[in-house]
Amino acid sequence: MSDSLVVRDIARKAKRIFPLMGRLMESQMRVPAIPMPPVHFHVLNRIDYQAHTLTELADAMSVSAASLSRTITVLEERGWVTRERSDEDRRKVLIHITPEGNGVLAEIEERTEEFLADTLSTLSQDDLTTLSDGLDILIGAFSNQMSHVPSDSNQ
Amino acid sequence: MSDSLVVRDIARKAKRIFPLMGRLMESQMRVPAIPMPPVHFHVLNRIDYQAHTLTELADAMSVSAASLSRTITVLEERGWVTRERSDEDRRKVLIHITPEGNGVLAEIEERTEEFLADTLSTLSQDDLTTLSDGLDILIGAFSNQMSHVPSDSNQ
DNA sequence: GTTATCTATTAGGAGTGCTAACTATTAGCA
DNA sequence: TGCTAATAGTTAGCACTCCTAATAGATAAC
Repeated sequence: MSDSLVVRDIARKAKRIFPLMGRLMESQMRVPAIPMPPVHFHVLNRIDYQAHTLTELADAMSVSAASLSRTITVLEERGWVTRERSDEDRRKVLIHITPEGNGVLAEIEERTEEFLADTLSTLSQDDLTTLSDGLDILIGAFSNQMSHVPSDSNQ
Repeated sequence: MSDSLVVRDIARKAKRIFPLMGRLMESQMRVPAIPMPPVHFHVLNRIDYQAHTLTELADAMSVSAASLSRTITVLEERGWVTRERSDEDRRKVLIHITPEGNGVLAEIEERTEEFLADTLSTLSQDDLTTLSDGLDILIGAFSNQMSHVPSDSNQ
């Protein structure tokens, strides 16, 4: 455990910064035009490229299936997702995104990206490179926990 | 704007990863023993070293003062924070952390740190260094938006 | 001194988080 | 085959956050 101290230091650093970054991102989702609870965004983001069952989504959100079921109902009422009973296993329900859901997702992503770009634009080229490398490592390390996260080509 | 494309790429990457990391962190706070809504943690974290006014906290959480006032009431009932009318400006209310609040905060931080360390321990020493550097740059870049975040010496 | 501004609180409505209880469907096994 | 689990999803009730609008008190500005 000679290097475990270093891991611990970085974990401490990450523990401080991530919740704040997450909160900062969420504040971008809660703007006047489309005031969206974080979980709505995460669900849309998750099903953007592929339908998921309710349980899969609940697991991914670290939330009970009961909670998510109601959330999906609200999302359905907004016209952003649809439910479809699976033919292979009729117990399962697949959640699909609609074109409208895709639209609001894209808007939020654009706004969030702009906010981040604004702040990042003050960094030097060297710092940007380091940050980019760091983010890649982060994505690699936590890709198990978050399964989706399209590995590169986004929209 | 020759390098603005690079900034945009990194912003896109960050936009994908941060909400997920935030969500992952939050799931660490919602474990059986002390099931704590994210905002409770963020408030305690914020006032850990210094009392803040309600408005300051609300701004930091990107939440209305009205919402936070009620949240503080709950936190007060739990015995984790106290309210104190400011003597300099009697409109203001200072929110202090209590030893009990400090205790639950420490527990959550420890648990979160362990979770992160677990995942990070699979990384190579080189990757850890790069990640560490990236996190430093991140903290530097966003330190304005999040004001607190003790620059180094944590507990 | 009046008026405007700032700080915090309360109240009502929407929505999420939980657990517990319930309905379907599928799987396992005598 | 037929009974018994196990799995997937829903509903209901409670706690709590989020919002906006309305209110009270304290300070600032004139």
